[in-house]
Amino acid sequence: MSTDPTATDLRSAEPDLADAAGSELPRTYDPHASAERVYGEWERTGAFRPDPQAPGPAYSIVIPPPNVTGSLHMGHALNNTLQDVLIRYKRMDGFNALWVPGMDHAGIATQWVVERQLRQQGIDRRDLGREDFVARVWDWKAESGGQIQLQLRRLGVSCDWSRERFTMDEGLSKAVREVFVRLYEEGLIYRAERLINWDPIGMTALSDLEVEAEADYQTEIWSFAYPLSEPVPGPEGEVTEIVVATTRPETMLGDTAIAVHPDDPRYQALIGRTVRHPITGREFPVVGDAILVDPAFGTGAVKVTPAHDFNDFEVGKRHSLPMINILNLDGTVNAMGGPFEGLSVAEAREAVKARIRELGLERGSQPHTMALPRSQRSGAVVEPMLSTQWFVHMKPLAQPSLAAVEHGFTRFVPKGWENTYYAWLRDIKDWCISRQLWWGHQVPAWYDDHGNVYVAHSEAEARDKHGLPADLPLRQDPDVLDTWFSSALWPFSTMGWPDRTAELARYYPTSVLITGFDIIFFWVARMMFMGQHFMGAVPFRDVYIHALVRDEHGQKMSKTKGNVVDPLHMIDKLGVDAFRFTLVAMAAQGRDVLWNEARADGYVKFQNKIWQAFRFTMMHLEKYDAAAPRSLSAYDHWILARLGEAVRRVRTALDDYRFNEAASEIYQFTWSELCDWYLELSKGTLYLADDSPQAEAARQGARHTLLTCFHALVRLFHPFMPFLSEEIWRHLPGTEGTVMKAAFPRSEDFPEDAAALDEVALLQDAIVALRRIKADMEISPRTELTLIARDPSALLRHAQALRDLAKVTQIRQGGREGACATAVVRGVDIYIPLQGLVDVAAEQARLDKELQKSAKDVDGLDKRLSNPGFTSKAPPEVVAEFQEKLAAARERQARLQAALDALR
RNA sequence: GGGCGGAUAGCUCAGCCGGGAGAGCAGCAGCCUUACAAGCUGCGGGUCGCAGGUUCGAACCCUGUUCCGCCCA
Repeated sequence: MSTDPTATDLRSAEPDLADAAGSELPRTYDPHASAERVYGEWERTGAFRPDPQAPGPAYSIVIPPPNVTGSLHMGHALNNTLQDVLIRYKRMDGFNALWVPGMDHAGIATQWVVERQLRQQGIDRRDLGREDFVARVWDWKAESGGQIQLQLRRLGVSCDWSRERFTMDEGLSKAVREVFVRLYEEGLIYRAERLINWDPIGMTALSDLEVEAEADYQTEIWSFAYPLSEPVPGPEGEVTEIVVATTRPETMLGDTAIAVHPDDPRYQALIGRTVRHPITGREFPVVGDAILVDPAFGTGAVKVTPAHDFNDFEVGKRHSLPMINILNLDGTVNAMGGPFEGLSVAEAREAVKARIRELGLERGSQPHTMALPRSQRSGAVVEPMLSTQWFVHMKPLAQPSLAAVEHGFTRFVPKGWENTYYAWLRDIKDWCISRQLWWGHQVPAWYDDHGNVYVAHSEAEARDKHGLPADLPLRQDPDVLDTWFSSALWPFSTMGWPDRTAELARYYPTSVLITGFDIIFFWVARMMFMGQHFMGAVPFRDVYIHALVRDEHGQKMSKTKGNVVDPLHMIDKLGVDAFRFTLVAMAAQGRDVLWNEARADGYVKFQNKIWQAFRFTMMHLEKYDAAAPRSLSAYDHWILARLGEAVRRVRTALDDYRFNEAASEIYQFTWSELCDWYLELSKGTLYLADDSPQAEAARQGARHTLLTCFHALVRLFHPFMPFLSEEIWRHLPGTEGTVMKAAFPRSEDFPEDAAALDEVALLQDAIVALRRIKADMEISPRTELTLIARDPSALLRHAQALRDLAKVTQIRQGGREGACATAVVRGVDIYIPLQGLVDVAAEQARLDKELQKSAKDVDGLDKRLSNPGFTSKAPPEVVAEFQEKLAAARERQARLQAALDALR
């Protein structure tokens, strides 16, 4: 890194970086200055870019490509922070780590954005023509698309920007054509007329997944009568009509049957008879259909519109009914609608109702609540429409993808999400992949004037393959492919497929996919079957599904609710390190993240806490000499052992994708152990005015420990707080380069030390007990205490600490002397003479309270142990554990009682 | 209609293989102590939604149930 000229320039421009170690540290950490400076340097020096040839096991992630029209929201922030935590962890831990960034081209959304812009200039895309329009889209992308890639940088993500991909890039487009051609040749892509979801505003077909139900849509069920062509005698006299009900009256223009249940006595006699359409005059049959009709619902008779309803379409197939399409592509009624031609669906609905009313055939209306299908993109009410489109034949592709998860080749975390994945794949329907848009991958199929279709990578190849003369006019299919079709290839198309690249060999399959549950169908499942089909291997070993980020009341963030939290605003406000740490700390498995700014404030304080502890450390490191003799105290051994334990827990948590536990461990260790205890304990050594070689060695020992702790700690939290850690790393003596490339700490580097843990635990208990006595008895914290114990040897070893942390100025061997406060610590009585401090009654009251707690303790344990079921059936080690606890509790109780008695 | 998840301190949430209920924030009381008042010290606070069951022992496992959220139809 130091050989990079850019880096050198940067250093000379920023003297703060160059001679940081010796210089005065700012009193507070400025996250913004650090982030801007450091990120640019990382990126310029290629710190994010792995070398496929370099050693180390591969670890790879592909980013869930955000939409080119998108901007960073909280979901992205969480998603990318988690990926960055993992990739930084693995990179530091010796893996050859690749994180591929990029975007998808978002066919409909992008086309819309550009069309809207053009319309503002009074331009219609059709006037422009396809080629010019697509050129305009590229212009738009170059100018204002992909804002999110800049925003992601502010989040500090360490993806390899040199490998950034876009689904419309030449390489990825080549992959799309290759996949299309091969699937077509294998019979897995076909073109057919089917009932599809049509977006009349976007004027395009949609896949099932792009249709969303608008819940609780208030409408009516409107009833009307179809007159029978001829009256039919029935059980209750002559039948002249059949009453049907619908929420879409206009569709009656395309009705081609009435369906009744074949076993329904009311209608049995009518099956096979015909009704006359009151508007068009067409006659069509009454059919018996047990699948469609529920005789208990409504009138028990159902109008059938095969060309405009998915259920009716099936009925039409079962009964060979004609399919009458009554709509134009823009959602207006076509010539089949007779007098209503040209009306919109809404207008036609009212016109049909009015006409039926005039004819005296209206039979009432009931309010009704339903789910209204809308286009995810345009918001248009989706119309089922008969249309010729391209489809992927899904069953054969889905099967291996189901098996792969069932057999554990790919693992969902949390496991429960595999059910969602299974449910979709088991009930899979063919995938409509053609879209009537201009922005996207144009279908690689060509037609001659006779309607013959030739699928190939290019027109030239199509002619070549099929021996077509050069002068035969060919026309390419005007449609483009679903954006998700190209996204489905992402894990291998981004690595250069169909070419056999070094990247594919090295990094495919990827290690983990991190994404939200909302695109398990759209994306995860589709990547699975494409990966398996074309690479012969699943695209990722693990799929970590994280939660949705909601507001603090659990509401989904939405612009209309006005509860959107802008991550960039949060980064400005909190600093990126604290922001990221908050997201990670809240990312518990299987739970939504409820954004809570109060909690975020807590992590801003944590950021500051680390900085202050670091300043303390640096202050003392000025006199650190690595070559000087040093001796380590019990405190040093203790904190190093605790550090090893923290490292072990952070690693385990990250390996299991328990991000919040990793964050919590770092927080607890840093604040509650390092800052609250070790730093305070070390002061006794560091500030001691004693020139003896022993005291100096002890000071060097403490300085060494401080350095060791920070050296490890800063690497430990780097994946979570990259900028703060880098800032510290660059000031810390004995470090070089970037913390990004330093080794992630290993717990083996920090030996366990049971004796030190015990020793310090006793001291901590004593200090806490003494502080509590003071607080409870309203003795000023400044008041100096004398401490008496029968065997004070252990406490005498910590005289300095007791002085510093509990204002104990004298420690004596002896027994209770007059009125004493008593603390029972680990079976040891500690007496504090009270003369001149407080009245005896206060200590009596205090002891009484302690005694009550202790008695309750003993009772609970005694009850458990006197249960013969427990002692005979519980594991012996559990019984022994409780016996020890009971013995300790009894001793404590006795000693407290004795102390109380002594005051009386 | 089918499926999934949640309900734990005033608030937001952890809680692993069943073994004496935790954190942060908020609250109360006391401290400007030589890294940090963005701090330090101490304290209070819970019928783990409800009802059953299994077990020596249940926040955790099973059954039922209520409320909330989501997905699919």
